[in-house]
Amino acid sequence: MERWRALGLDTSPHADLIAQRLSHFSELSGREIALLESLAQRTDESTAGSELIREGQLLDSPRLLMTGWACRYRTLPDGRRQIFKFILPGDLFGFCLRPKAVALTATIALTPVVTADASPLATAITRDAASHPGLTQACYATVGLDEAYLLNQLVRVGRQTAYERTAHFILEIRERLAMVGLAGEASVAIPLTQEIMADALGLSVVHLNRTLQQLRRNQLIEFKGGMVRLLQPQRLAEIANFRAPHVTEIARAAA
Amino acid sequence: MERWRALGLDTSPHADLIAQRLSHFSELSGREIALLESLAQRTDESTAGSELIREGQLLDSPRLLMTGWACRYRTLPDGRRQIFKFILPGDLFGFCLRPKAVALTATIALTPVVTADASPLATAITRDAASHPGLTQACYATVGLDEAYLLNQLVRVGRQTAYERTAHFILEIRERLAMVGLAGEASVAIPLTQEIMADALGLSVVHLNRTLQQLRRNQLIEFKGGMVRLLQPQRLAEIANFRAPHVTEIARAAA
DNA sequence: CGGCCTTTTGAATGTCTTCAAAGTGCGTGG
DNA sequence: CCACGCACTTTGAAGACATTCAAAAGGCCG
Repeated sequence: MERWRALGLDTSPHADLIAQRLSHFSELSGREIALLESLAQRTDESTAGSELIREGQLLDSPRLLMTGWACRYRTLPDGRRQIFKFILPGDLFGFCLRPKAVALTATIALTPVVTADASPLATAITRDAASHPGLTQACYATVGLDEAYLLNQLVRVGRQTAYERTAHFILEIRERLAMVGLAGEASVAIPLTQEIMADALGLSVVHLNRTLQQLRRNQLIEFKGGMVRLLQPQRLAEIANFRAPHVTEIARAAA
Repeated sequence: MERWRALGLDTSPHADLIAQRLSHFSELSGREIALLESLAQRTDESTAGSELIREGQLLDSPRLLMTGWACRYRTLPDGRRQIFKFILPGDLFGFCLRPKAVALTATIALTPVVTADASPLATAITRDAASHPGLTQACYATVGLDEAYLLNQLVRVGRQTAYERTAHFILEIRERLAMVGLAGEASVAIPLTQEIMADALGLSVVHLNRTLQQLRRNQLIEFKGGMVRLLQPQRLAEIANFRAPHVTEIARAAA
């Protein structure tokens, strides 16, 4: 299982990922940042494949993913699987603004993960929003952005070709990881098997494999051992009709 | 444009649709029901095709659809369109629990529609939730259910065949309309062109047409002039892997 | 070295799309 | 009242796209 380290995954927890991410949405006070960093004190480790949230479970213990990747998915009785969303380091999950909500999907770890209890954050913004204006705003923005990514996913799967989909997916992951400093302008580490990616993109493994090869042949990406290098990010974005979700707009509107 | 009446659409606004719908999620007091019914006093009419919400617009005026159908969608630069969600009579739209949220998609009327201002409802549950416990709970449940439908949509489009998708779609619409008394056990009025349905299901019009014919040939549905009759609902549900979203579970958990 | 998981390849098949055109139903204008 | 126009549905045929099955190749660990 040492695969994961080789894939460019830094397995040491960084307490500041979420602060870094939320800072994109709103100005955070020192006390707010301290609160976020204090979450790192109560962490848990889970192995790859372990179930983090069961479908139907009461969402009463929000968590923060510190390290590794997880996903939300559903399977059909015959085994076909659709992955809805990848959960990346610095992401909240099982985090719902509505009280007493129920998990609509299962969540599993795709790599070994370290998660932290995020209830202090949830408490801060639900019980005492007034004294945590930045956190409150940023959490709202995060939830909105999650929705936006889900809609992107639907457009990809519903209306784009395998070639476009794959390009779009890579760009989106790069963008999301870049927000927490885990991806550069033109490279990302994606620690997923092609089977998992295929389940997210609504493709068969074989076809995804051929699509990736096509992207390589066309000098758009390099893909070796989980590291993706974007050779022509601009061109890739055109092919995929990739438009960065208007984070700034969301943030500005919330301001 | 008299198409719409012929399609089984009752164009007379029913003030009680939303009360009927929300009652499925939570017990509503007389005062709460009165509030819902009072929304019908401030209505607007829009023609088919008119834009109800612009993408990027600030979501500061939630509305209730009283009559007709609308949808949320996005188009790619080359014209391909993905419909995310159909908005049915008794549905809220532009309704977001987060303050100062921005519309992530456009919303247009697919038929002539009558909409009502739902801000009194929004105000009631945000400013004075304590004295409207039933409404508050029911609105939360509604938002959760919307999420569930979006996930269903993703599974359909990502992992089901055209045949399964179409069956699943019909069942879901029937179920949703049945909640407001606009569909029977085995029949629904669906006032959509095949092009619109195709855009929701991620199919070409031609293929959707053939898929519908296949469902007819197999004695699963009748489909004439917008009226769908389910000849073997049980069989259809098996084919589609249709499972009613656990509304009761959501409601019970929220209780 | 051997086993297991993942990636890659080939070939056949099936699903779905595209293009083009014909058919149908309905409202409008002659 | 009929004819026409328009939007929607249906049909056919060809081809592109994607899946399936089977097997080989590669990489990593024990």
